[in-house]
Amino acid sequence: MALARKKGPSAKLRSAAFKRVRADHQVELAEDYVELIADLIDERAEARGTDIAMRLGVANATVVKALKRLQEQGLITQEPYRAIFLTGDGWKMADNGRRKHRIVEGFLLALGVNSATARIDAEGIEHHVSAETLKAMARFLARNGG
Amino acid sequence: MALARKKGPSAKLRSAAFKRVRADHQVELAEDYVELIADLIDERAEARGTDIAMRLGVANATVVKALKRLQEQGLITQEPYRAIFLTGDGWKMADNGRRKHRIVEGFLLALGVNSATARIDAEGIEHHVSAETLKAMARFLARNGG
DNA sequence: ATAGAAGTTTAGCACTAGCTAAACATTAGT
DNA sequence: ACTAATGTTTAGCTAGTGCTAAACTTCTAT
Repeated sequence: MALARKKGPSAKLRSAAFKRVRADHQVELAEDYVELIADLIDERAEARGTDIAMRLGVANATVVKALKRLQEQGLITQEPYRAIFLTGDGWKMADNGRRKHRIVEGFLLALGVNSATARIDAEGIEHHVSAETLKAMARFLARNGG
Repeated sequence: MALARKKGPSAKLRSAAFKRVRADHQVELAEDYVELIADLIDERAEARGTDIAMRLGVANATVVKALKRLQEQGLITQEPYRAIFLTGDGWKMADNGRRKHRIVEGFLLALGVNSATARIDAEGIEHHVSAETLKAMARFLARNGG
């Protein structure tokens, strides 16, 4: 190449955004699982593998593997052939996730998006909104009838 | 279990949302790459591996592997040791991605989020907004000074 | 009390996305 | 024209997330 090509002053800033997205993806699955487990416990006092598999739309074996990792991360407790429960950390993550989900979905509804779409999009978006954006959404929601 | 536990009427709808998110993730990487390649071509007439690696914040070898897949998908063309270019489909995807990115980022700014956060969050969110949500964001943007 | 249904786990496969280190090709500068 | 720097590719590793099929437990109903 002829001339020293400049990298652009913001090369690092740009890559930071992508890194953040990759990091988010790692937490995403854990958040989805604990939120779902929390919902199931609230609905029926316990969460079982097949229910999780069904709601997530994945195979049973996939759930087992994921739960093993969640246990290693200290988010859930489980014993063989028994229901799954959340640890303190698990509840913290679940509640935080559900709060985010509620705000994002409500926000999309307030924006005028129809409810089926709002639910689907919220599921994808919730893991990528920073605290600041969430606050902005909540503010908007408070003003525009949430 | 004692009584037939009901699955809940919306089990399928719920799992559909998660399936959608997983599907989005598969396209996400492709979109990020072609968008970035398009930006590089616009800026400096050609896109090279190291530039992509730097901006994405990943290793060179990772880029090589990803580009191979993109080529198989018919999104880019490349020859060994040469720069990378987009196919017609590649441009289509890149332009669509950049358009989404612009709307989402602009929307977050209009919402009152600061610019650094808006950029980072937009990067994560852009792949998860449906056409309908995007339209709603564009509408909001048009009204609230975009 | 026991057979069959339902649920759970294990084993083994495939693919994606990341990494480092080493080999190879191209380009620039003397 | 050659050497050194730069850029690119290959090889081989790790870990995550998905699958199916088979084995094993637990629960329910006769």
